Amino acid sequence: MPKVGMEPIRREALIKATIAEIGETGSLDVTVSKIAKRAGMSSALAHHYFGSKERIFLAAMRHILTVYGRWVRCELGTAKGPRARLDAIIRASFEAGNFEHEVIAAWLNFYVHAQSDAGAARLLGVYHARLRSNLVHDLRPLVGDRAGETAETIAALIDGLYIRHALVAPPDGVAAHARVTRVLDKLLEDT
Amino acid sequence: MPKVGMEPIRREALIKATIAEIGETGSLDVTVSKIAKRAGMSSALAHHYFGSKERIFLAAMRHILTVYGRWVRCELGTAKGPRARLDAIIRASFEAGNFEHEVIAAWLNFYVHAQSDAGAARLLGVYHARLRSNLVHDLRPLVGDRAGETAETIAALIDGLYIRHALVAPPDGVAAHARVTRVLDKLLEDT
Amino acid sequence: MPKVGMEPIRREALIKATIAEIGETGSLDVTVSKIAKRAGMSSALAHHYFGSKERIFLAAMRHILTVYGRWVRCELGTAKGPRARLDAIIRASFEAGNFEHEVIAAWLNFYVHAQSDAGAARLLGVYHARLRSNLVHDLRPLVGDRAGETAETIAALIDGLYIRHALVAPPDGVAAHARVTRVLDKLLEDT
Amino acid sequence: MPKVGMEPIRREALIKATIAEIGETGSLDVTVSKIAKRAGMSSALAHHYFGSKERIFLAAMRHILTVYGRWVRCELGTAKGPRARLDAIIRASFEAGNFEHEVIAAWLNFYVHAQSDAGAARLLGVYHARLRSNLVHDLRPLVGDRAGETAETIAALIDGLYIRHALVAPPDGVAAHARVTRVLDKLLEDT
DNA sequence: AATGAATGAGGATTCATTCAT
DNA sequence: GATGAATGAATCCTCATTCAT
Repeated sequence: MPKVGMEPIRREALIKATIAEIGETGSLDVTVSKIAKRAGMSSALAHHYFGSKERIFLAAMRHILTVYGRWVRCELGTAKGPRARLDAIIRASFEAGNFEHEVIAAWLNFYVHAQSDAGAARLLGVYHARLRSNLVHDLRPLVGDRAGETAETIAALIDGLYIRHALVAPPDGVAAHARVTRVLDKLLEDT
Repeated sequence: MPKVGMEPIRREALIKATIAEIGETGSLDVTVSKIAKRAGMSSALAHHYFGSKERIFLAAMRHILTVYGRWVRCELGTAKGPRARLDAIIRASFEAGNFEHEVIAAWLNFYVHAQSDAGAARLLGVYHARLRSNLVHDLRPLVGDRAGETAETIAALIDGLYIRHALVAPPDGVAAHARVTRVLDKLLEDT
Repeated sequence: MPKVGMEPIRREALIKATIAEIGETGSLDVTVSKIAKRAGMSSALAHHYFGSKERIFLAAMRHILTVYGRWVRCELGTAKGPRARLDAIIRASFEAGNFEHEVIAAWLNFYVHAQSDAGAARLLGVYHARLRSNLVHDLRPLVGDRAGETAETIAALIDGLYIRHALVAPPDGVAAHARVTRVLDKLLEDT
Repeated sequence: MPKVGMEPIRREALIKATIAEIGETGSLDVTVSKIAKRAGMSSALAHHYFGSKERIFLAAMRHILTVYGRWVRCELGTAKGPRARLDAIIRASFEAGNFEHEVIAAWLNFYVHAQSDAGAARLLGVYHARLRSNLVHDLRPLVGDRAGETAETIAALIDGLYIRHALVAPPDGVAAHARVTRVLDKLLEDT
């Protein structure tokens, strides 16, 4: 029973299914058929809406970034003052949802994809730039000129801890957050 | 004219070809045929020596870790005292060879692979444990009990910087090294 | 707002779009969707009007024959006497419109189609019979009993020249016409 | 039981199967799978040897031209003098094998293919040029300067009659040959 | 009248893997 | 030791066609 206005519903279902499927297999070796089946439709329809497997992946990545961005804004909403805001940004990065198996898988594959796919590379660049600019914005009042440099250090530390917790250590957002905070405090001391 | 004692030569050629091929395509979507052709032999022979594609990949990863380990030992060889040794470990991580396109690709794909392949996961665990234990060994004399905690921070920072330099920022081993050193110095101050 | 009396308009649009599309791709590998899009409607509507892809093709071929027939009648309209009428028939075959890229493509595909599609075969038979009977009608007064035989020769020459000019030589209706005329004159000499 | 030196055998089998398959369906809508099955192998092997469907088709066309060329040379072998040689060339064009259903189908599809495929167009050009040059060679002694023009007429007549006999009239190589001869004689009379 | 939604049935192509030689 | 031969099982993608609205 075909309905009207299905497009957004189908697209969303496909994006969710893509992330779930990547999470389950742990790789990008995911077939459009499986994604479509999980989303409750034929693979032909998936192609109809997205045009290609590539585009389905890109949409899924964009979705993950959107969710992440939403979390950052959410955490920032209640934070008062630069130090609290920095804390909020860090907290958003280690929010429990980020350690869902499927989200981890999507991020890692995102990294790999960025090597060969221009669209993915661009998206990843957007994420990096955004994190950096968020950090710089609140570091400036605290460390002045050293804001850029400090932001890069913190950003790298966040990424590194994320990967370690995601892949090897047990995921522990609180511990990760504490560790970044500690370094941040040290770096702020100087001034 | 089949030769005797070709096995190690063939295996090495295949491993090198695998890494080169992964580097070129930027993903694990690499065919055994292409690897074999690059290594100057038939794909059947590649299977003969390694048994399966999985195993070829694993061997390639092991090779990368071996090379990395060799570098660490090399840098450590001339270092005197804990602080100098820590420096050596850090320097080894950002050694120019690690930023070769193909090595980056291999590492990232290594991460992805670790999610679904037990062998790869184990190998990655070995790398992490070794880096940690190396760091701890030389941090203990400097920070005592806080050695473990500090090692994890430094290790994460190394990984995070590596990924950022590998993927987004221009690869700059010297800058990365300086950044880690700076944080390390801060963390050592306390004592 | 669906309109009434759209049927003939839609059908004509589809037929024109079909010919254009065949001309553009140079083959019968033309999708109903593309045809429909070119004709400004959905593929579902195309099916509604024609029932199947086959039938759309047949209609397009019929259209081409109709146009050709119209040209023949048009040229014949002003011709006086058998010799002039023969000339008119020949001229109609090499009329510029016949060398439009899309018409050439349609004709050739028509030939191919006739091998496997009964409807197309019948249509092609009609064309051949009509051309022959037109020629015979005006040859009879000139060559009597040899009219049939002569007609076949002229008809074949027309087809052969058409294909050659359409495919390999540059399309040159005037030259083709002259060549046929020349042969015709020779064949008429005898009497 | 795989053997060595299968390549030429497989290629030939595939070419024959392609022609047969085109003949059976009467169109180029022939699947590689069907061709391969008819040739007694998997479709994967067909791709292994030819690389693509396109290339299989081209090889089949080339084969048809080769066979045709062989016939021409064969007929020319016993012909003495220009007139007899012209006769031989004409006879080769209407040789019974050319009216095999599958050969007809291949030729017609060849024509269609030439519109969109550069390789096919080139091959067709070769055929046309060869026929023309063969004719010119033997017409020169008979009609001098008019050799080119006469050759084109005869060539077109051959093609036209071939198509008509192949598609509509019953295939009758003898009648076709007689008809061309007749026109040829007429055209030679002048001199 | 008109269409977006939906799909089943392929179709070309790729590839890891096996096997006889 | 080494390889060409061979394939089954996918995989992405396309398309004619149907249907509810």
